[in-house]
Parts: sequence; C-alpha cells; structure tokens
Amino acid sequence: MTATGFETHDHSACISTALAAAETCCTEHRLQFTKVRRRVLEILLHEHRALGAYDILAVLAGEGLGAQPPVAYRALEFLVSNGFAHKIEKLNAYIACSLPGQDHSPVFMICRSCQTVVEAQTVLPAGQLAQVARDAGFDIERAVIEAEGTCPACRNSKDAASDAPGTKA
Amino acid sequence: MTATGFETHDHSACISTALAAAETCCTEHRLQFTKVRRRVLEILLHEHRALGAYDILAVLAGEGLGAQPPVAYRALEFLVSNGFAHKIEKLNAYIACSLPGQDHSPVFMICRSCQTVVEAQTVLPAGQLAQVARDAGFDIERAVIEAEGTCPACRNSKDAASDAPGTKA
DNA sequence: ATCTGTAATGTAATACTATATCAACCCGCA
DNA sequence: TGCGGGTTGATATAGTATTACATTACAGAT
Ligand SMILES: [Zn+2]
Ligand SMILES: [Zn+2]
Ligand SMILES: [Zn+2]
Ligand SMILES: [Zn+2]
Repeated sequence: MTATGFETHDHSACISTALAAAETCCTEHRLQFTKVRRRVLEILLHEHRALGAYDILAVLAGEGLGAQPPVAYRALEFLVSNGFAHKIEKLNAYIACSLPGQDHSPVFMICRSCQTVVEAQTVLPAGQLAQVARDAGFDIERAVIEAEGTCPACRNSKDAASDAPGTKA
Repeated sequence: MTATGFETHDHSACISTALAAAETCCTEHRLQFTKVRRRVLEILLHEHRALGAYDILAVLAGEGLGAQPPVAYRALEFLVSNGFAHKIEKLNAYIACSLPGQDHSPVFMICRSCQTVVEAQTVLPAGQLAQVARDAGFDIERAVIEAEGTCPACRNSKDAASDAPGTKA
C-alpha cells in the first residue's frame, strides 16, 4: 500500500488517484486533458515502468488513437512539461511521476538486472549539488539525476544465489 | 590557466596533458590506444565541448579514418568505459573527461543559452544521493547527474542587457 | 615459421528515437 | 459570423545507435 517504492502497492488505487490529480490540475490551469493525453498517462501509470515512445505509440495504434510518432511525442511532451511524467534520459524512456504536484527535480534509480525504474520518494535537498554549481558560478534551474545500481529484489536474489552455489557453475 | 571550468585556460597544454595521461593509463592497463581511439579523444579535447557521435564521425570521415557509424561508436565506447570521456545523456553527446584517472561520477552543468557543457571540478561527496537510495534499499553503482541552467558568462550578459533596456524590446 | 585465438576494423544495412511541416479542425470568444 | 489559439492528422525527414558479418592485425603457443 505504500506509494510507489520498490515494494508492492495498491496499483489500481495508485492509477486512479494519479489520474484524478492530473485532471484536477489541468482544470485548475486551463490545460486540455485530451483523450490521447489522458490515455498516454493511463498507459504509463498502468505499466508503472519506463516505456519508450514507440511502445506507447504501439498501444495507441492498437486502439485507433493515432499511429504516427508525433501523436505519442506530443502527448509525452505535454505530460512531461506539466509534471505528470518524466523522461529517463539514460533509457530514452518515459515514466509517470510518483510525486505529481510537488514541483521537484526527480531522482531515479534504475536497476541493472531487472530494468525497473523507481522515482525516489524523498525530495533531494538542494545542498551539495547546488554547492558544486556555486563553486563554478553556475545557476542550476533543473537537474537530471539518474542512478544505476541494484534494486532490493535483485540484490536479495543475487545474495541467495551466492549462498547456495549449486547453480550449474 | 585553470583546469577546465567556465574560465579560459591554456588549451593546447590541456590537450597534450590529457592525451599523455590517457596514453600512460592505457599502457598501464594493457589497453590498446589505437589510432582511431586516440584521434577521437583528440577531437573531443580539441573542441572542448559536447559533440554528437555523427559530428565526430564526420571529422573521421574527412580524414579517411572511417565513415560508418560503428567506427565512431566503438571509439566512444572505449573512451567512455575507460573513463577518458563521458556521455551527456541529455544531449546525446560526448565530451572528454576533465578529471581523468580520478574514478568519479561526473557532474555536468549545461548552459541553456550557449549550450556550453562543463564538468564540475569538485567531486560530489557521496552523501545525500546515497542516503536517498539507502532509504529505498537501492545500491547505487553509477549516477548520471546533469544540471541545466545558466553559465557565468550568459548570466553576466543577461544582467547587462537588463541594465541597459535598449535592445529592441 | 606456422598456427591459433582474440581484439580491432571495415562495411552495409537496419533499428530506434525524435522533429519539421502544413493543412484541417475545434472551440471559446469578440 | 468571423477570428485566433491550441490541437490533430498525415507525410516526410532528421538524428542516434545497433546488428551482422567479413576481414585484418597481432600476440602467444606449437
Ligand atoms: Zn516526479
Ligand atoms: Zn531489479
Ligand atoms: Zn570526468
Ligand atoms: Zn553559457
């Protein structure tokens, strides 16, 4: 039931909450939450992982919502620039935001073994990175932070494997 | 004469130092610093900014060193995986490392107005980001950190412009 | 001196990611 | 009723990266 960490959670609630939040936010800001935009956010929320633009496009095409790249890219651009989704630069992929409405610089953790991508639930304090930039006289507006490593699940299964060395080696 | 910040520096010395360091490092680690690899590093060092793989390829092609994408990508892969260069994910571009031999997770600052990319000279301490990851049970191996903002030069010229409001507005 | 395995290259073709462009459309509004 | 902005549809194209396979270069073993 936790928000969206590496643990499991109530996924359908997670989807509907996020959709409702997006809807409200769009109404407030006079943004048009059109059919394609809504559907793309749904797809991202449903999969709950990073998807390539063409993965999304394939789903849309299967539903008759558009088959050309600009359809997907336009919707993604809308979602990203309004904070409902993020782009994972390292993967050229997109993922629904886990902290919508919080105006944050996202921090992602990408698992090398299972490719799971999780957005950190803790907002990174502006300390060290800002200091490094200040040393260089640079004004930071936004930052891409993407960590690669091993997620809890994969670490556990790796540990288990090394405990029991009977795996055909 | 400073290393490679936003300030100016002795560029030819900067190039030859870095090349010599790479050469030494390759000798020590039994790596083949071949003609193409060396040339690509030279190009990156010479330009001293982020270059796309196809920019590099164009130079190589002009010199008869190879005209097909894999030529550039192989050399870049070698340079990146041995720490002589980095990829800027946000730009799909490559840049020579400013801190070769230091085994660091690079931090880049990308200027929105002039597209200059500078690698921070301060190595980021492992504090906050590691803490955020630990909260999620995630083991970080590497991290991509790319900050977008305004470099000192562009900030100054912007300030000057707003001081003297006679620029056709 | 020849063999052999590995790393590096050469080359072509293709896959994947993203944008440019322009006409048509819809909707809120003067 | 007509205008203007944002959205959409459709085609084309640009930009980035990989696969595949043939070939060459070279170090170490025979
Ligand atoms: Zn987010
Ligand atoms: Zn994992
Ligand atoms: Zn570096
Ligand atoms: Zn600048």
